[in-house]
Amino acid sequence: MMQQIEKRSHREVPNEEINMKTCPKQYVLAVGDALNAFTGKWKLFIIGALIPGKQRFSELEKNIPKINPRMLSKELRDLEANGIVKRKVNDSLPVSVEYELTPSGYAMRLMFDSMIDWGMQHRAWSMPGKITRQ
Amino acid sequence: MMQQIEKRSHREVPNEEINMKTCPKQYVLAVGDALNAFTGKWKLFIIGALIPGKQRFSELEKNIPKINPRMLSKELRDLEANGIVKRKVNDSLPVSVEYELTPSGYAMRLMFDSMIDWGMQHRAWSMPGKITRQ
DNA sequence: CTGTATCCCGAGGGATACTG
DNA sequence: CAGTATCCCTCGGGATACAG
Repeated sequence: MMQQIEKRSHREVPNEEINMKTCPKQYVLAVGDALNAFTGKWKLFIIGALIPGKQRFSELEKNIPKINPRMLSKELRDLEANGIVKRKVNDSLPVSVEYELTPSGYAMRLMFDSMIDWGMQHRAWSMPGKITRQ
Repeated sequence: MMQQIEKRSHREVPNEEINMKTCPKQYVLAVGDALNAFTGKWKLFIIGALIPGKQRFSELEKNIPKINPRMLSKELRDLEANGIVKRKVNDSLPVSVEYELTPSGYAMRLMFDSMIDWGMQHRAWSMPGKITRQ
C-alpha cells in the first residue's frame, strides 16, 4: 500500500522556518498568504462543494445557493490561478467543464479542521450561548 | 511537567461533531465563523502584534505600519466584541489603556500554524518560485 | 451548457481634523 | 494619550442580459 512519507506537519524543520519568536512579521504575512487563497465571499463555499469530488459549472451553480454565474466564474478563475482548483474541459457536445481540487486544494482540509477546532474552543471559552455572525 | 491532555486535534469526538462527510454545510459555515474572527484588513496584524504580550494603543499604532487611529480603534472594538482581545484601562494620569489577547486570542496560534503549514506545502507543490500576492 | 459584458450599489476603509 | 467625527472614494460584489 504505497508507503507515504506524508508526516502531516513539518517537524524536520523546513528550509526556511517561520515562527512568531524569531520573525513575527514573516509569520503574520505567511498567515495572510494562506488567507488570501480562500477569502472573498464565495471561495470557501466553492472549495467546500468540491471536497466531495469534481463538479461541473452548473452543478456548482445549483449546489451553492444564491451565487450567480459571474461570481462563480470569477472565483473559479481566481482559485485556478492560485493552484487550488483545476479546470478540465471535455470536448463533447455540448461542452462540459469539470472543476476539481488540486492536491493543495484537498490539503486545505487540515487547515479548515484546525479552524473549526479553534471555533469550537472559542465558543466554549468565551461565549457560552452567544453567536456572532450576522 | 503538568500532564496535559491537549491533543491538538479532536479525536474523542466532541459533543457536536462537525465534519465534511456528514454535514458539509455546517462544516463550511464553521470554517467561515472562525474566519470572521480575523478578517478585515488589520485584525491579523493587530493579533500578531499582541501575541508577544500586551500593548498600549499608541504602541500598536507604532508597531503596525500605516494603520490609522480610526481603523485601529474600530478593529480593536471588533476584536474585543468577539472575545479575542481584552481592554484594560489604567486610571493613571494621563490614562493609559492596555490591550491583551484573551485565551481564545492566544489559542489562535495553533490555527495560524496550520495555515502556515498549508501555505508552505502549497508553494512547494504548485508554485515553485511564483508568489501570488499583490 | 459555460460562461462574459454592463451597469450599479453599498460597505469597508483612507485622510484629516478635532476632543476629553 | 486614546481615541471620534467627517468626508470621500475605491472596489467587491449583485442583477440582468447576452454570447459561443
